[in-house]
Amino acid sequence: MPRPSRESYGDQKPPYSYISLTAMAIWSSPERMLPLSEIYRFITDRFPYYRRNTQRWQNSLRHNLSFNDCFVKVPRRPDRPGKGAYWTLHPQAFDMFENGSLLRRRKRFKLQKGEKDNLNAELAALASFNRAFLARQAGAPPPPPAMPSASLYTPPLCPQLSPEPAEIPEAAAITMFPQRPRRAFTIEALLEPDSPRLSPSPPQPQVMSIATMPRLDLSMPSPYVLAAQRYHAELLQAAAHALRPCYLPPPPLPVA
DNA sequence: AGGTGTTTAGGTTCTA
DNA sequence: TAGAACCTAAACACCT
Repeated sequence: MPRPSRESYGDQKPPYSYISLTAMAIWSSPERMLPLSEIYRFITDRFPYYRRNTQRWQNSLRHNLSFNDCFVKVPRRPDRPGKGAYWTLHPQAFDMFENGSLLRRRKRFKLQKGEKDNLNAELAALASFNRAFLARQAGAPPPPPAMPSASLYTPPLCPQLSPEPAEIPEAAAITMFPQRPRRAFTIEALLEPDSPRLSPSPPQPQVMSIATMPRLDLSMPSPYVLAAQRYHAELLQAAAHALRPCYLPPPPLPVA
């Protein structure tokens, strides 16, 4: 079976929904998070069809990002300002596609009210912390209510951007999501090791292909955990320089 | 100003 | 055939 190439669909509309295309883009990135502009770029790079009528499909795509609980907006890390947030896939959304096929979902991914509220609260606390961090760096006192409580001071999830763009997999190769353990999508939960049997190894950018896409090596820590840990370490380092002698967060969590 | 994000609304296509 | 999933359009607010 010949492997479909990048231009397989030519100017024809690919059979993937916007949710699938967005999931592909996010999944193709090393950190499993992308800003909107990078999601656009992934799609237009890969599918010539989407080089036209950009306003139309980009509007639809943004609608899907906001509307579907399977996509989670993660605030930018404070030292990497820019437009828009990062978007990632909710971990529990990995199995929403039938047999891993991206062609059609088996069911809409919907968070329960409580889950959604918790997630929103944590992300809001993260955004507040980022704002406070920026304010402090700019020399202005941070607004007290914006500072997260000690219990909320957990490493944010913003990605460590790789200087090079993510290696983009062949679109047609992304037909399966790896199996992932279900876990709560809280910052704390994401910082927990994936499993006690893990033997941490350095993160490798995932190059997806038919051969490599179906499963992740679960002996690797989750990309979310790695990103959060790296970010946490960097933030503490920055805080030691920029925030002294003012606010310093509680002792760091161990960084793998 | 332009990009990003949210929401609403109405239509089409697919599946059980 | 009904309901779910999906697509499109549009209006609006916010942010850089």
